[in-house]
Amino acid sequence: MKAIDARDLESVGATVVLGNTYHLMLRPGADVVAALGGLGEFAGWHGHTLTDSGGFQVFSLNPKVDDDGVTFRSTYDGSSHRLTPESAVATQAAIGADIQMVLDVCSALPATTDVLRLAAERTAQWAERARNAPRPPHQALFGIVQGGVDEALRVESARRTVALDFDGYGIGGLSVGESRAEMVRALEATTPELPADRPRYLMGVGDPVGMMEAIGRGVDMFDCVLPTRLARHGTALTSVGRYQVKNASNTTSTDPLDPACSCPTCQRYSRGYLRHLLHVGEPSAARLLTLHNLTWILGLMARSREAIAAGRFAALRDEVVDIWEGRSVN
RNA sequence: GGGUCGUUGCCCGAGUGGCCAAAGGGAGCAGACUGUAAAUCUGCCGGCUCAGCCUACGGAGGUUCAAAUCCUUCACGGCCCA
Repeated sequence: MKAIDARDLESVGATVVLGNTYHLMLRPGADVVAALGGLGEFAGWHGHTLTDSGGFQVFSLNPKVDDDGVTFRSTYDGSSHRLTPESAVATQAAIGADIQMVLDVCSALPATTDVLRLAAERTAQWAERARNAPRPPHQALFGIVQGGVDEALRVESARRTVALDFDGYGIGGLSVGESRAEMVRALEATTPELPADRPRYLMGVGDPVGMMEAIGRGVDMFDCVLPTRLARHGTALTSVGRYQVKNASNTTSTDPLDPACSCPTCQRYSRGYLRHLLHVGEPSAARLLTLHNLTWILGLMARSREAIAAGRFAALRDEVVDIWEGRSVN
């Protein structure tokens, strides 16, 4: 987590933290993380942990993919590295998170059916290999559904993944260039195929509307850089929408980021002060905004759980969508 | 007092006769960001009745078809000499 530490995460009520296999295997190295007690101990984090497999880097770093695995060029020093379904499990075993993700093939959208089919096919074959790879018994392993925005492919990918009986299911390959309507259709083809008694995890989605649409279709968990990246770049998420704290209109504002928020940042600092910190490039600005945005997004999840339990999730979803859809407070 | 170099848009700073409303930074203004190569990136940035015009490169005057660029002079600043 950039700009904040484990204690900060506890203070905002986080329960799970994601680590990245690709980055940790390069720096400091999976063996080093293992020597330091595994991901949680390594980072001073007492909550749950999850490691992504490197599948997203297949999408974002464009490495060479073949039937057996992927070959990356290190973004740190240019050296060549190989990841296969089996080595991804072994590396994640060393890193030691509570939840492992299988290595998958995530393609950018829009993509041709051939590209999506190949990605889904490799993902399915790799899932079986990962499932059969030796793994510490205390670590859970999640499969990942691919298929892009092709509904038939999504159904097929979901069924093949479920047939392998994973501890949970990632829904990958979304929020990678498609419209929200396309994402929702792909979700609607996917979630009914996934067992309701296992976590259903929409990977990479973190915008409020996308999350609400996904929750309404059965998704249980998310991970996303958006709330923290927006925070570092000066955008606040609030009960009335998002806005840029850096804007001149906040120069002399004594209001908190969000009057409805009880986070440590809103309890103590004005928009005018936070804007100043952003303008002069103080690292504390990134931390304070990050604490706020995380509080807000985790609060949205808490409200969703309560609404579901009370049978009024649809109303909450409509309310959030109405506030956020296509507009900003600015 | 003498000599010399300098004075450019909000700031710093290129530019030595036409392709200059003037490179490049910075500041300012606005925007993007979705399983983190992002404390990153993008756009705007003299004015207007905006395919054109006006105002601008310390001030004033001059040379030239044409000046931020050449000449004269004044002001201010740096350095050297006295």
